[in-house]
Amino acid sequence: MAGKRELKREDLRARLIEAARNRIMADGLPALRARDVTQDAGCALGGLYTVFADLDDLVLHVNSLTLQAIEASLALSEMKDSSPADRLRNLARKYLDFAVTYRNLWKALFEHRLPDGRPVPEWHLAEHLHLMSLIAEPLRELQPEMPDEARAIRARTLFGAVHGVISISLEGRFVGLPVEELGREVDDFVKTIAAGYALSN
Amino acid sequence: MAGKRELKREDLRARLIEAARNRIMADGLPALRARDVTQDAGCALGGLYTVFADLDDLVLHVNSLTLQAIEASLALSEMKDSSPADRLRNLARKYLDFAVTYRNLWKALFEHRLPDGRPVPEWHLAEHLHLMSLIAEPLRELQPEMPDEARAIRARTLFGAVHGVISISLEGRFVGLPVEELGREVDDFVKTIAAGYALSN
DNA sequence: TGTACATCAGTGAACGCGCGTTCACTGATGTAC
DNA sequence: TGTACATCAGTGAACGCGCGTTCACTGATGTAC
Repeated sequence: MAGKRELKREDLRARLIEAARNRIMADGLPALRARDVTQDAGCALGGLYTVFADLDDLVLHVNSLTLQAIEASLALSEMKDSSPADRLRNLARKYLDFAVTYRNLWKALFEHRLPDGRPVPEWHLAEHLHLMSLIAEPLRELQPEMPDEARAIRARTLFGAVHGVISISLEGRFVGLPVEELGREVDDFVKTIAAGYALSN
Repeated sequence: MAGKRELKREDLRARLIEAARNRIMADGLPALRARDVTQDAGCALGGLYTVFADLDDLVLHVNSLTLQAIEASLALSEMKDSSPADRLRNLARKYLDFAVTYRNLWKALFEHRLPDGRPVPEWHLAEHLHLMSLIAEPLRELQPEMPDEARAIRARTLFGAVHGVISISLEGRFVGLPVEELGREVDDFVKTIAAGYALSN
């Protein structure tokens, strides 16, 4: 009773997502193969297509988990009692920690491209936006006058900047910094920005 | 006399680079095909492999041209007489303009990955570093006390930040800003940072 | 509870194709005299 | 300047293979009585 079929289906989905996640973690998104994933998940190659539209769909679900994990990391560090500038620094630091620790999952978030005409599904865009809202919150205290829309833009700018600083170091295209130093650099950077924002209002 | 062979060879190289550049400009790096490029360049498929090691090698040379074009853009806008903060803002603005105008060439710079064990060649890394040095220069005036090495890191941080702000908007993964607004956002951003840097010394 | 039939999740061999790279060939350039 | 031979840039058909996706099949789950 109670849909044994549905339970198995759920289970298969979960196993596939988990397997894909592990593969991406270990070898990076570009090395992800349907055959490897299904083998790891203990199902046949075709099984993947009974629970996901295609491989991209599966990747989307891994990325969704990754976003949730990042949000969980950032939310944990909320520190309600600190100053907004400190909280922003903390968010950046946690984001850096996540990127360093789960580098391939983090990279997959930005490497993944859907084939040409296919837009990123609404539900996944919403997850990105939610991440932004975590940043907007300390900004509100820093610049209470600012209209919500402008703050949303500013949050995205700040996220883009911190993300850019981190990824240019972790990419390896440029000479990499030791994580320690990178941490200090990001910290200084956010401190400077936050101070500037606080002044400008 | 004077190496007709060598001249033809040079010509073929140039035609291939130009053809690849145009293809990338039109359709983006991921859509680049050896067949298309050689056809556009007016040579046989195998011809590519007589002047380049492989397709990646060709892409590297297109990217090299792109870096040079960016540097030319930035150098043009030098405005020796302005304040360092204004010059930094100007560099960022010019970088944004380039990214918007030659979006696919600009994206190719960061999308291109060499196969696993293959490092980016020295000469190409040097071009990246040179770009950084253009940013380091106004920073020197802003923080004359800072040791060169720290300034190099700071230049990279600043570049990463500006690049990140721009690419998060142009990526389309997040809701895009109109260029006008993005310009203002970048401008504010660099202004804030520059002011902060100037204070902190 | 048990039996007979229907459904459909899951299988995995086969398909298909895109596409980078190779290689035996040939015709243009270079060299020797 | 001209002829004979050597070289090698350039040709393009063929190779090879990686890999996502399909589909005819089968065995487990669900339904009816």
